[in-house]
Amino acid sequence: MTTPVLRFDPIAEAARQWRAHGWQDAADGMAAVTSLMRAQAIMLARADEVLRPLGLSFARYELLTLLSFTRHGALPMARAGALLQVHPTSITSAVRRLERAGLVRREPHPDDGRAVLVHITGEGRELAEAATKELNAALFCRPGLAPPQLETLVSVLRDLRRDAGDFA
Amino acid sequence: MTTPVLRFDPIAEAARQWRAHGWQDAADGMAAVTSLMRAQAIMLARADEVLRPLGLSFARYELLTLLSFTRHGALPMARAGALLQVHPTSITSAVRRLERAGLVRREPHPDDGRAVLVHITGEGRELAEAATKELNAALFCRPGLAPPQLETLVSVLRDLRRDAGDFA
DNA sequence: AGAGGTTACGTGGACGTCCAAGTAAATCAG
DNA sequence: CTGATTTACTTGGACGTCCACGTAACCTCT
Repeated sequence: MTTPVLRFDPIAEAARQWRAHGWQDAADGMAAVTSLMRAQAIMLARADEVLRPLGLSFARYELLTLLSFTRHGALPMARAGALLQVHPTSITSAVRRLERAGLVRREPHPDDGRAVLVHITGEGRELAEAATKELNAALFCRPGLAPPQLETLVSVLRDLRRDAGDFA
Repeated sequence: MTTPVLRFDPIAEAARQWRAHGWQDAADGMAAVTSLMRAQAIMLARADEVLRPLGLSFARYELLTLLSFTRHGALPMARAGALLQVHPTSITSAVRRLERAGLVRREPHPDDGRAVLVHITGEGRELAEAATKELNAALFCRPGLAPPQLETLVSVLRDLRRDAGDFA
């Protein structure tokens, strides 16, 4: 099941093909986009591997942790979607699973009949804390890059996200 | 449907929370992993937007283009999975949809009764070429980063992929 | 106060990804 | 040569993501 190790960088090979076809001005962009896809898959797999024994996925972990950081441990679903930058239906899906596991509760919004407040439970708080501890130790403290490269990566991706309109 | 623009960087805010909780040594790694997730989502959405009118997704585009670069326009499914660094069942899924669209054909491997050769059709070649032209113009030639930053990104992610064991 | 537009959610569906399990063919060991 | 192991693929299922559509509540403007 595990993909065997290649003897060459497949993305560098793709960039070579791009240049050989006369697409020099697109080769670096193609390599950047493809590299982002693969790097994300690597990190997501590592995070999910850490979280699986806890019964969490990275997506649900993010939502749970976001809730734990709020003043009252609750957010309207639309607000959670905006902060996590995902489609509202992804929040619906995550909340349904978190609720089934007893980690969050849905409550009507006191001031807005349309909105639903997602409220983290005590059990949810405990699990979020444990999950963060494990993720910090296994992934975030050793992401496979030296500190200067790490800062460069975060900085470049911040520019990219800003340019894409994620934030002002 | 479109997520509203935030007035602040949600990932920088998350990093601030990390530091406030005493997880300084994990804050940058958290920011890097989360940034990768979001940057990939941005690029995937852009690519899929370009490809949707052509009836393709980025995953199927990648497979189709890979086939078009091979000597005989064909690859065993396992080889395609190794080169694209995805699970074999993802290839099965992509091939099924590409085959239904008449863009590839399955053929028995002449030397190995277990293997299936995926062969790109003439129609598949034409669509791959058209799709590359559009992706180059709309995305790969203007990925939203200046050239030096682009090269830096590709370089850092190459280190990350190598460290993760993607290639020797 | 009422009509029209906007916002917040839910449902159903498509897609890509992975895992688990099963089948068939190739390869290896004795 | 035979049995065990490995490899290649398929199927079924879970999950996260998005889109299209529908419903209900809020808001604005007249």
